[in-house]
Amino acid sequence: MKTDTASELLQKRREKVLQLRSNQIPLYPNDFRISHSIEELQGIIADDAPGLSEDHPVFAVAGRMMAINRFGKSAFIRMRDRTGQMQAYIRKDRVGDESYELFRQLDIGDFVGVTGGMFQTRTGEWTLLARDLRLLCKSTRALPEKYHGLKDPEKRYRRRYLDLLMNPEVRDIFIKRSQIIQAIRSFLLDRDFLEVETPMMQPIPGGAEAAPFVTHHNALGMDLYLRIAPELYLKRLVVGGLERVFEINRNFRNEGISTQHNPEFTMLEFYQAYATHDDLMALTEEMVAQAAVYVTGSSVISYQGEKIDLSRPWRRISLGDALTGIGGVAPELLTDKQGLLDVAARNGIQVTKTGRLGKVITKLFDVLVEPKLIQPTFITEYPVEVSPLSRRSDTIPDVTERFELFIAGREIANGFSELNDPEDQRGRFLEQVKDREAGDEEAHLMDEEYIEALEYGMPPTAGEGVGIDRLTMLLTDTPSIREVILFPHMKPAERRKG
RNA sequence: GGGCCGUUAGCUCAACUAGGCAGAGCAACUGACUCUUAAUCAGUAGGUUGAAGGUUCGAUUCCUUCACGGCCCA
Repeated sequence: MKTDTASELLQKRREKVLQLRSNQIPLYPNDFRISHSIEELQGIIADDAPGLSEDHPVFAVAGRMMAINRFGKSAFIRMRDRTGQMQAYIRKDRVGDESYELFRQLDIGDFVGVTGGMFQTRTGEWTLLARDLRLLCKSTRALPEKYHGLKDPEKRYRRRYLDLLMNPEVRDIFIKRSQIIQAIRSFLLDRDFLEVETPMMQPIPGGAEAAPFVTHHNALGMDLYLRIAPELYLKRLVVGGLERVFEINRNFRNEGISTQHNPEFTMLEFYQAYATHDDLMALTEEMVAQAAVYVTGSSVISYQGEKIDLSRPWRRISLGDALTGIGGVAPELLTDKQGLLDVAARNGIQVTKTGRLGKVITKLFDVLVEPKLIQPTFITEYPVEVSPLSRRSDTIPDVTERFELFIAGREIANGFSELNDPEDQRGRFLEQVKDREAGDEEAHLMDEEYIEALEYGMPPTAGEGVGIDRLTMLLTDTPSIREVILFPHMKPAERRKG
């Protein structure tokens, strides 16, 4: 519990603020203009060191003070901006008594603007020699410790700004996350895909099997659902002639939180007319490998101690073969629901009440096979009853032209040739509605307007969703989804005094 | 939902199988110091040990409940 005495540190800083204010020192000015970022200045040093002196040219640099080494009448400060770090040397005889007196009252964490020339210290480090120093923003709380930083995961997530400030590797992860998205975006734009945005609030949540979050529109007097997937809207766009579309945006699923699940997460979904699921597998191989090379420099990556080779081609196995070959299920059981239920029971796997054969198969797969798929693997031939939006296989009518991609024991992507036969789609929805009535709360809802769109005609199309958070985990070698989401979901902290 | 672990100064951690005045480093404050870079030296201050209850002469320590978090499982 923070008491008045415990916040002595805070109190000291508040006193400083009062002191500075009473001396007419602006605490939050915005009129300082920088001449260079730290990185730019370091570039100048690298290119033209002989042209630099204590007096010429004069640079103006701004940043947060991350360290101060004081020596009575002089001090070294370490400044940081978004581009890097450098040190400046503040001498009383250079900046004058008044500025030095101000500087004496500053703290680690304050933002300063330093103007001056460059010199080299005894050890050869190029240092900004302050001719003038200004306070740009007063920090009234102490930063975490300089050496050990901020480690407590709860504090890191709740105060991510401190995490980013103190832990450079965290900053790197989020820079890489941005680069991964950028790589994917340019990959798709290069292939003539159009980036679009579709509703996050939907009257009928569709496109995935998941429980939605409910919200309410006051003026319309109706409930709406945060989307669990954009799929049905993106396919309406394909009907509308936008033959190649993609969206990178948030989905919301009302389920548990774990190292693999956050209630809101980011998905890439894309649709390509006149393509099949085979085409998308090839595209995915290329897209993921390219993103990997872009952020890690190689298509062979290391994930939690495992070496993973993302170079093409990737292994492709049917769901049935995976279950028998990798999962160790006897082949004759694949069509024997009771036999599979027995296997499930033996492995302590709970199967949903409705328990259609396909559900049992995929559930067994999740437990017996998925964790073993370390190298990139496409699993194909998913049963129709667990793939209500996928096109049936022409050769095997019980399965669909669908694949899921697994890397490092996790599902990364899910794609299929789209079901564009409105009659078949209606039938599939009706089956889902039956499942829902039988107690499966994640089963799809009937969406008449979507079927109507299909009735106008959707060209043969293939579509895919890629989990951006999981892909980022893979490419940044992080074990928890919380490490790749800036503000992962947390229960509200007990608010303490102070 | 279940199991295990954690929560002590602003931050990082001690205080042990034994229940006995709650400590250190960094940060802060005072002083010295014009080439430091985890600066150094001397000194000072900082705590309702996550919350509530219980056992006990005495609880950071043992017990119960709760909150939050982490890992694993469902």
